Amino acid sequence: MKTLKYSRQREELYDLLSSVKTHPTADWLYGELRKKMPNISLGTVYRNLALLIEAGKVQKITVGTSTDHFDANTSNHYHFVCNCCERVYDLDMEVMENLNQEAEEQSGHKVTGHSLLFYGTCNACKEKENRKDVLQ
Amino acid sequence: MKTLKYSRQREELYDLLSSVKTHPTADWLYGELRKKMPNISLGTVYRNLALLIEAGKVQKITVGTSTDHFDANTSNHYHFVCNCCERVYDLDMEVMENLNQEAEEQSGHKVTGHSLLFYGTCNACKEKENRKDVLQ
DNA sequence: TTTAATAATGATAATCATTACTGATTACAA
DNA sequence: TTGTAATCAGTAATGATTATCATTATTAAA
Repeated sequence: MKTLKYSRQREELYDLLSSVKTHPTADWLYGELRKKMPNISLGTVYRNLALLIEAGKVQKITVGTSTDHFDANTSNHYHFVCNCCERVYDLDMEVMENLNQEAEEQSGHKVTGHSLLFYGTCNACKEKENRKDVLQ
Repeated sequence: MKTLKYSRQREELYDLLSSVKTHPTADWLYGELRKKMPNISLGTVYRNLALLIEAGKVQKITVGTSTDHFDANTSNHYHFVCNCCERVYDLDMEVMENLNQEAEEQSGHKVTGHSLLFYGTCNACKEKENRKDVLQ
């Protein structure tokens, strides 16, 4: 059984991820952390994200793009991903717990959870589009 | 405007993907196609999958594992992925079209669709577990 | 305090899925 | 036929993530 030791890098990483409302990629976190700790390496970011996920303090969000996103909010909630800028947003919709049971009854598989992801164009990108139209 | 020309490789790929109930990876499709066409290359599989997706005849399914899965059933439906073997199954549940509007009203973003993915342990893996217990 | 055990680090190499490139081949409209 | 553009196989490149390794830092016990 491996016990965690304190590390400044992990603490700063978790503080940063907890402080943002967005759902950053490992690379974005790396860039931010380097401002305070110029020697931190990308491997350390990935390694500590994995440890925090294992500890149940962080969740990984996969949205179909090439890079994963991370979230310090581990409570079950739904996301929206913008097809245009690939940013991930939280949605304030109630979680449908009953769906798991419904899926289990229908399929016979043991269902432990679900993830619901909406996609489309975010407000920021919609406005950018409108500005482009005007300039046309 | 680029027009598609006939290709045996693309036809066989689509026939194969249409014929299976599973949701194979590019590499699995490659392995199967090589039985008939030993010289086909993995790049050709990926290139034609992309063309078929663009043509709306195939959809890509991302389930949080390292590799993408593909599905010739492009109608909107939900999936189950096994945490154990990573296989992807179709679910026969009715699609909740109303969710898009609900998410749009709540967030203000333009919502064009959603994907709902259940996870847990599939029947095949549950049985394998049971067999292990017996042998213990 | 020292010390000993071991977790964590930065740097870098390796991996793995996917994409891009290239020169040869093929489909197909004129 | 023939011109041309799509497609191919083979291979190199890419990009995200993971593994390795020698060194450093944390922690609990002496």
